[in-house]
Amino acid sequence: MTTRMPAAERRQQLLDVALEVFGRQGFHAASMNDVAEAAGVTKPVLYQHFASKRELYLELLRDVGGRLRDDIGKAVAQATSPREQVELGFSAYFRWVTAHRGGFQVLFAGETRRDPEFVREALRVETDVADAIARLIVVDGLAPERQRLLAYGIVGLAETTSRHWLADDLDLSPEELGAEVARLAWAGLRGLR
Amino acid sequence: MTTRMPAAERRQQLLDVALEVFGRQGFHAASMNDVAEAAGVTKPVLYQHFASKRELYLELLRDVGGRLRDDIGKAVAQATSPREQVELGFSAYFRWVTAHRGGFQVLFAGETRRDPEFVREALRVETDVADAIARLIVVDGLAPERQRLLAYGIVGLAETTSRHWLADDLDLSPEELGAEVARLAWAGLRGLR
DNA sequence: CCTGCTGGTTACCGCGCGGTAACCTGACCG
DNA sequence: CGGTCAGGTTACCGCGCGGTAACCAGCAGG
Repeated sequence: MTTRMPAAERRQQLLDVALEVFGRQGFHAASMNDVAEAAGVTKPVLYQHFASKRELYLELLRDVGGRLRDDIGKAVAQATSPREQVELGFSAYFRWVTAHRGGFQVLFAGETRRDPEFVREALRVETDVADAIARLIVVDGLAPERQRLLAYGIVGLAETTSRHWLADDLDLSPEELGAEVARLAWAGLRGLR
Repeated sequence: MTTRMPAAERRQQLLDVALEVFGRQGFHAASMNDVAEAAGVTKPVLYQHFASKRELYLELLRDVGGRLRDDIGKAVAQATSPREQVELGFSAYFRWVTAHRGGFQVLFAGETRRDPEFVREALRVETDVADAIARLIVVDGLAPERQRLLAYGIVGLAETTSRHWLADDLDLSPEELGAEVARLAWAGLRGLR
């Protein structure tokens, strides 16, 4: 028998559990039963809080995406120079990735990138960050679209780096990794002129 | 009624069609029926050539991965300097991506990254290229693992750049894009010392 | 002419999915 | 003490999936 819970608390627990399950198995491979079972309840409970599987997943994307943006935003706000913005931003990102592996998987890997509605939600983080970076690289003579393209490239740099960092679990701290990647990105951008 | 075909030819057609279908819908979302129908045949025909859905998909990954590696390999072989290797490699990659969108999706997006067996196959391209890049950046004082990590970052740079290049379909030629990204990567690496 | 092989079809199976209807239970409140 | 209602459960539905058994058409060679 399941321990009873107030609705709000249960809802949050379900979101947490769902993040972990979807992060590990992916949207299609994970069933609603899997999520419910992992939370120690039965399926209808899930449907009391979320209208459908898609709705649950979308909520997850919003939730987790918002949290990541907040983290990066706060970190970047403390910087006193553009160069420091880049470094602190990367560090915050890597720190978040280690702390919320499931969130990373859900946002940046897997089937999220197939469904147009999912992709809209997941891309908000990427777009925000890329815009911020684009604003930092006002190298003259560089067309705006190419600015943005390169900014996206920088974001992807962090994304892929973190993927391999996790996969081969190297013993680098988020800060070390952030510093390294920031150096690479910054040097690359300076060298563009 | 379906036009009859010799077995070998049919098999190749099925692979081509499957690439397009899986590339568009993803592994889980696309059914064997979808693939068969898109090829103008019925399901059992598919099973005459491939033992299972997984088997078909793995064959696809091998096929398409091999072709991409060949393309990049040939392009890089024509370079006369490391710098040129990077640029020609990137250009070849971007050219391939435009020419085989389905292949790009299958290799670098979606659920391929979830299944360990799939990921092994898909990663062979990435690993090969990253190793090649790692060999180019023998900056002294840089630990080998960090070399590789950065090399993977460069690969991801190209990956993500191409994703946004396709999504927002900018009017850049693969060569222009390759040149731009190569400049960014090269400058970044030089700046590491 | 018929026999056999190759490349196809139709029709089906069992399963697990997303989703739902109906019922149960115990804590709190008058 | 009794009723209400929030928070659960059991048991089910229909569908579409991956996969298969059985049958069929037409051309080749004796």
